[in-house]
Amino acid sequence: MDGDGGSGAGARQQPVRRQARGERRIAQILDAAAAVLAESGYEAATTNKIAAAAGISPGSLYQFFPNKEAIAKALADRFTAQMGGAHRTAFEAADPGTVPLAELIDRIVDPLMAFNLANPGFKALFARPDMPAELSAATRPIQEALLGRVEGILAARAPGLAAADRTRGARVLIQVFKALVPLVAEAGSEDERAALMVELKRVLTGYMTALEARGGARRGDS
Amino acid sequence: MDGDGGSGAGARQQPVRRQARGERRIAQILDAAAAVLAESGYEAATTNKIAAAAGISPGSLYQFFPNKEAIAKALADRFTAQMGGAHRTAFEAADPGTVPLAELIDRIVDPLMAFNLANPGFKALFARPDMPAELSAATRPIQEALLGRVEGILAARAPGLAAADRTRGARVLIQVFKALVPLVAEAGSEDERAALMVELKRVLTGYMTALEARGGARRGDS
DNA sequence: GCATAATACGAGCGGTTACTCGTATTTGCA
DNA sequence: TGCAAATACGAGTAACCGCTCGTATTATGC
Repeated sequence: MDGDGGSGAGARQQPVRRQARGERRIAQILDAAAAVLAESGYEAATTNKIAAAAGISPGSLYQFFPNKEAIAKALADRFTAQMGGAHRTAFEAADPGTVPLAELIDRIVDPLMAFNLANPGFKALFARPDMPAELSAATRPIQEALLGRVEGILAARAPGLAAADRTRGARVLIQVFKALVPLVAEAGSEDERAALMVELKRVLTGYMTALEARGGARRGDS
Repeated sequence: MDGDGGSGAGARQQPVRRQARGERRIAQILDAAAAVLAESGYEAATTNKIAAAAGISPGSLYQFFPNKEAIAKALADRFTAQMGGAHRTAFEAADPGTVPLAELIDRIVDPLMAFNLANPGFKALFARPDMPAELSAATRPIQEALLGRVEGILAARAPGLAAADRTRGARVLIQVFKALVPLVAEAGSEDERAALMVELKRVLTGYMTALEARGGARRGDS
């Protein structure tokens, strides 16, 4: 049965004519969801907690979202849009083929890490391996966009690399970055944080150098 | 109130004289818990699911464990014991100060990765940042043992490194390894898995080389 | 063989969760 | 001003969670 059957809850299906008040509420709810998610994780972020954090009743929350998953998906979409901007400025800042490696890494890692630190709810949503199917579908676009951009850089800097090697290398680079985000985020001091950023860049630089050495020539073999 | 008050449930407090049957049951439960944890994660691994997987009733499960956390702790302890053996053979196979870097990494990474692949429940228990306090206390010993061993290697191979730099470097190395475990585990084919192992070792080698270059001399400065 | 303790069972308890529903209030539009 | 739609409320509901308890069965010690 596909009739939604609810009396108060619409939130989707036929497009309810949203008022300005409603748009503001949605933004409030998403802000609250990000905050609750950041400090509780996905499972412990109850819908009632999110509603309370947004300063509304549970019923009001469900005027705008049909279920918890839809809230997460909407938040993921909002993150994706913001992150999309950050990606563009990060990856298009310089020609990846000619700029020195250290500078390239600075220009990409710094804004990406800044975004991750500024949005603590982000990794609760994108870095968890155990979320509902629909949810991980919502996070896939941004994952693949990132993968594509890193592959693009590898194509420019290690043109001799086979496509499979390029994809694998990009995956490894992304995974390394993601692994060090929590370390940087939980750093005890600003000094420690800066030192960890240096180490992160050292890891990426080392691996990128290895990839360039393999893929700089035309043969892509070990 | 500290009297346990239960009628059927003892499981701790005065040491119930365990029968051989009980020991077998405990092993069964731990096996079942590892399996359920591996494919569901900690939150979704319900005690009833674990009991069903072990082929017993929920009540029987609580004859041996006072609560869910105790099951996870016991499983963590069992993993710790097994992993302790793997650690010893991995880290004491060769003198870390003299053996070539590539061989050292092979000798450590291979058995560690094999253990992670052979025990899928392991990372569900040890790699999650969002578990009860008592639980993460149970996982801490093995985390710190690993950290200590890696620090020991760094002390041998990069003696010029300051203590803080050594700890930070060891943390980074461990985090990189842990980040690539899921990639290797979910590899589509044996070839892909082997290729990813090569990349993992490349990352570790590259970073280790950088650390050795910094810490090889007696000054530990950038 | 028999008393005692350990093991086994499973319906069910209190608590929490995502979500609903009847109803009251506010807004946009004529 | 009046009215339909959108927004708001919050106690309530079904489902599921970890866990219990009364009771039945099986092993151990003497």
